[in-house]
Amino acid sequence: MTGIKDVAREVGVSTATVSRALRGLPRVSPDTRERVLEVATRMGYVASPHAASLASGQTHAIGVVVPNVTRWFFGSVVHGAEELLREEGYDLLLYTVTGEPAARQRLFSTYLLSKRVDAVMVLALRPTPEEVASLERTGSPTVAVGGAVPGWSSVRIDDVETAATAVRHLVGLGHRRIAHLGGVPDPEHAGLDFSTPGDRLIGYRLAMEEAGLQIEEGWEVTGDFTAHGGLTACRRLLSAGVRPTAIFAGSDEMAIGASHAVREAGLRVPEDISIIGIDNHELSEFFDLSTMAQPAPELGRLGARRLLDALASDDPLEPTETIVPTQLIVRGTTARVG
Amino acid sequence: MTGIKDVAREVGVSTATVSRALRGLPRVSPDTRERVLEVATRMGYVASPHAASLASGQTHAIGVVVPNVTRWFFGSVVHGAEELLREEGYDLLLYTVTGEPAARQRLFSTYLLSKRVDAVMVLALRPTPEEVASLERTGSPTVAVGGAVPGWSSVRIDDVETAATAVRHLVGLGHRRIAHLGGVPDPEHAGLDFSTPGDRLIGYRLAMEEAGLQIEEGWEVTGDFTAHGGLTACRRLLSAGVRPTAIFAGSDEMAIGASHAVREAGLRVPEDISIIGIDNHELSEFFDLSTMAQPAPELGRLGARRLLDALASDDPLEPTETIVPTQLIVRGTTARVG
DNA sequence: TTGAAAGCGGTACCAT
DNA sequence: ATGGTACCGCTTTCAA
Repeated sequence: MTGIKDVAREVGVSTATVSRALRGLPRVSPDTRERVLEVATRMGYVASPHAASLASGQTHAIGVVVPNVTRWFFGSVVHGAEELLREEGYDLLLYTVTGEPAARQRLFSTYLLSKRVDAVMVLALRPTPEEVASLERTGSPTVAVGGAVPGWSSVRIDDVETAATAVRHLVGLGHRRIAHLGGVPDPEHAGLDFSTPGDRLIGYRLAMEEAGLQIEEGWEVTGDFTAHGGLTACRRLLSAGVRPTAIFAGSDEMAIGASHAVREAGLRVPEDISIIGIDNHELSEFFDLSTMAQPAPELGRLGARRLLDALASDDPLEPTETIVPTQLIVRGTTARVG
Repeated sequence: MTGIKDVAREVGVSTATVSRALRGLPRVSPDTRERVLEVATRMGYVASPHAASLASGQTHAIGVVVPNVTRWFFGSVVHGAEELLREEGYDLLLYTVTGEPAARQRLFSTYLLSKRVDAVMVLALRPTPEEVASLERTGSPTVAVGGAVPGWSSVRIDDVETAATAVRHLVGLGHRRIAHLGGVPDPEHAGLDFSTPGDRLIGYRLAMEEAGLQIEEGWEVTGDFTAHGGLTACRRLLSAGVRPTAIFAGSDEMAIGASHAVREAGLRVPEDISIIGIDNHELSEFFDLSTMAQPAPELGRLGARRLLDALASDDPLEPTETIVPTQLIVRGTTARVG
């Protein structure tokens, strides 16, 4: 590898000048800069990011903490974030973290806090107060995408309102027996999701109450936001109590699983049961699924932008909440009640 | 941040000893090691990865180059790789690269070649000979996952055989007019995919010939391996020439798009047209899609394992080909020809 | 505008 | 088994 010394020697200047020239800093004569650039390019010189980090204290890397990139929302957010970060010359370090306490502990204490990254983006994971505190101590900017963390900046949709809008759509179609598949609080998953499931549940209850509708026993079922979770949750829903005529699922993946369960039970969608989700998953249109669309890649970009802004600023920015609008997309899984 | 000096001072030994003790190297008395560990833990000391990289020449990071994490296969591979890498204490740097030459150029020259990562995993991207050569010069181990790169180790399925098996399944159901949606060579995407689309096409032709079947004009249609690509490709397929009774799609996402196009044309799946894909995408079972299953996360793990093995070895390993078996999964989109 | 040199925080060699 | 100490490659004062 050619190092900065090689370039300096070749041009006949000091390493300090090469460094300044290459990074576009002032106090370099146009002529010198040009020569340095030319030689550096010719020699294929690329600064060692590690050496630069060590000396400058900046890593030019962002850590993204995500439960699972295979879920549509997370993958899409990561995609959007990566796009912007790459444009800006930042690396994206991906940290998958499940609920497992040991792995999680290691992530926060060992990885995020060891000057490995300049800033941290967290998806669907509620850091504990201690984790928040220790991150704060390092001074790394943080942002939560797709949910909220007290005291942090966040980029997300209005989950309560989005959920309520979905339910109102069903109400508008004449449905009065509406169930919800989502993230009803579950001790097992404590800490592994943040505000999102709870807020969507609140939106559901809000819209139901507002319409004067009763939520029957067993109508709030926990899925895990996956298609399989939606499938089993919906089976439970159908096998007990008062059967709903419509289902509002907290994610499209759950909605897709649910529609499978409905058909499996010998019922039709939407004639017997209407279904609506949230996301506008890339495959939803092929399921003809009605949904509340959210622009996941855009959320990722906005989150990344926020972090870069914070890094560019001298003093810590106030936490901001960026709420991105959603849109009702009516397709074939919701219909006027039979 | 507490540094190694702080720990050394506190324990009353040299930084060299602290370094050895913490990394489990020999030549440290059990007693000393224990004291160092205790103090380091108490002080919350974590070695700076950048300083360590600079001194040791090892980054403990792997670069993963992928076209798009939102596609099921890529996301799943990344997930599997990340899991293994994390267990082994390696970071995963995600590089999304489209076909855009400038971005691509920058990726290879600036990022992968600047001692930023110890090894490189590439998905669905055929590096040019120059890129291969320059990577080789850095001595970084490389692996291709989900396809092949001449001279590299690879972890993948047998694409030709898998495609042929899918087609044979259709033939076994009595189909004689079988079309293919896939990656027929397209100058526009030159370089953005590697062996996979071509091999699946070969497998299709192989099985057709073996069964003595004719491939009609217009039966080999280019999709881009996405659902939308499959949709438009299938529309083209249905609107011209001899209509097939079965379609073999090179990915489940294309198959899903295709089935939409079929229904849109007023035809039924599988009564009028049978459809089979490759992947066993997480949502395929909900589409009741017949497919050839491939274990994407496992491919990611194996690829990562391969890289770690190469890093652990003293001399460059010979390129290896790890072929993982696939499995025919018959669901509801394939049926005996009408 | 430019250069010299002191770090940044570890690792690894060579003594002891 | 342990310590001293040159690096690793770049950034950043401070002087010139």
